[in-house]
Amino acid sequence: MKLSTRSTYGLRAMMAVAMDGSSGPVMVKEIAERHQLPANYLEQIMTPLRKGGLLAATRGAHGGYKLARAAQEITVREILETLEGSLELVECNEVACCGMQPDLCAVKDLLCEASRAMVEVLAQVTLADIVERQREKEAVSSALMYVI
Amino acid sequence: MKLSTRSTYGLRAMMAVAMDGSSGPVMVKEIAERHQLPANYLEQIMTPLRKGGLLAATRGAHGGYKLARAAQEITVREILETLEGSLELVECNEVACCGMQPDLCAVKDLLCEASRAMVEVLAQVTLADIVERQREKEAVSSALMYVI
DNA sequence: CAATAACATACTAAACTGATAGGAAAACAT
DNA sequence: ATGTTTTCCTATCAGTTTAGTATGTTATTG
Repeated sequence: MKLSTRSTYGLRAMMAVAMDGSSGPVMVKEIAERHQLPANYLEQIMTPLRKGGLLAATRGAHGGYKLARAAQEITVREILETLEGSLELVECNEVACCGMQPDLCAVKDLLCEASRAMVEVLAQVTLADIVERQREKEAVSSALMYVI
Repeated sequence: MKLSTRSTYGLRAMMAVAMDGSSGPVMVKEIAERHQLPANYLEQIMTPLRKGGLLAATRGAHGGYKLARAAQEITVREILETLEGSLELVECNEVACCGMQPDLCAVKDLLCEASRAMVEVLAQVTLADIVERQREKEAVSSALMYVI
């Protein structure tokens, strides 16, 4: 059930674009270097994010990626679903289940309920929220460093 | 993020043992036939359930599986974690994260929160609950069949 | 026109998934 | 005792996914 590196790298990349994007587009190379990720692989991950309408790219010299929408308008759920597909444990929308007789459906209902609880948490947090939380963490961390 | 067939088969098997186990141990062959599952494959799935302390087996003629504990004492969480490993999206217990600097940790915290919301739902439902819900569903279903 | 950076595609090793197959060991019946 | 039954154990396999490398193409800037 662990999230793939694809998803975690993609999430990191979205955060990086959101945090560093104020001074023009952010290059894949930058993100890769700063976060110690394989640049070519990261490029492949950017593609679905772009095609999914989360990132906008400009090519050529001084090009790079920026957010396609405001960070407040992008939820973590959206990012993960773009990279991972549905986050649900079973096909919750399917009417039929286990052929004709609804054998497993009590289980299926539960699994749907469980995954929806998870998705709900992810849907309520935007990229802007995450960036803010991260900045707070970093502020606290460097304050502690100073004390020590 | 879909659950593997391994887990759903295993869950079905646990339900089958719980429902049919009153009249002695339940054979893999029975479960496989009734639920249209590959018997050999299902056998492999029984092993971790037995070793995980959820099922008890008796070999030989008229052997089979029974629950190692009362159905009220077995949660769906336990069953799934036995089959699937941890259900969390990331290693929530790890202190370190992304090397020295806590880069992704705001994200990690969120992912932990989300997976815990899911696990919490699964932890609050026992095999006995599922069996009861299933019986209700089947009762309603056959009542409807009768009307039609 | 040259440099730059996204874009696209092909390839690969390793792991995982969902099985199938066959035999060994234990319990039971005759 | 012997044969049947059923769990138990191991090997094998085809297909898919994951994570990554490598390389070349296209668009933009200077």
